[in-house]
Amino acid sequence: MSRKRDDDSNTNCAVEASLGVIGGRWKGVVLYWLLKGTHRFGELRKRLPNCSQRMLTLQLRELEEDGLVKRTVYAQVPPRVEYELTAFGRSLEPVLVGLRDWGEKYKRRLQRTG
Amino acid sequence: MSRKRDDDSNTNCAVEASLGVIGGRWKGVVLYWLLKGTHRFGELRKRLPNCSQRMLTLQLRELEEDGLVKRTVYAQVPPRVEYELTAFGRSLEPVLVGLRDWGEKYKRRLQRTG
DNA sequence: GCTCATGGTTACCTCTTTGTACGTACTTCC
DNA sequence: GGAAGTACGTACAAAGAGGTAACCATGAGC
Repeated sequence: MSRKRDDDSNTNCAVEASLGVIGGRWKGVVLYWLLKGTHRFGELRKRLPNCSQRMLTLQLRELEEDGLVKRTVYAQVPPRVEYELTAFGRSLEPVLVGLRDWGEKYKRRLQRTG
Repeated sequence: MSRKRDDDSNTNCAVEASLGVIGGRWKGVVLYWLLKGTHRFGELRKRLPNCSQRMLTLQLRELEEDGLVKRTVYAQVPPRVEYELTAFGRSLEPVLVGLRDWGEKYKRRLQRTG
């Protein structure tokens, strides 16, 4: 999605506003895993093998900016950084579940129709 | 969203699969209006003043390919083309409503926090 | 004093997406 | 005969997204 993140036109339509927040290339999956609990950076990397380190960092930063994710840095060496959903982030759960369920339907449909 | 439309990695995660379908720059809004009923091409253009004609065409074509939208051409001059949701497209309604409602929440939050 | 692990950052380059601008077909209206 | 209306298509350029690879800091263990 080439959707400039501070574009006014996003916020005109509430659907677009939501998609602007969760529509990033890897955000859906990240949120999906964070719904299941707190994860360290490295753990998320293992969950998203196709996502480069740079992209994961960027997506997490944006989610943090949007108030969906809380980032906690522990003063240790080697560093330890944990990511978890905020209350606001958890309010996305029904939406994500809806997206997941519909996605399953879509995938089944793809298989039928080739 | 730079999300290649026939990328396998989309279909691994059902959430990503959904976002791959509705995540296009204007698809959310288009679907939102089509939920309210059949629209001609020109009518949709008026609903999406920030979307160029070319983009609207492209987004509608992709939605058609994905089986969400039905395109009907009437053999008239000047041409008349109508777009409406398929049954499968209408099955997205609860998801879109969820996205819209969450989007409203997000927008209110933005106003509060500046 | 060298290496490893963790969670980054940065520069550079490529590919995709989107925008702008213009062309098209056909008919009706003036 | 020239403009307007409708729903496109196409070419070119700009912007944005994403990948790769290299670098950084630091303390523990050898």
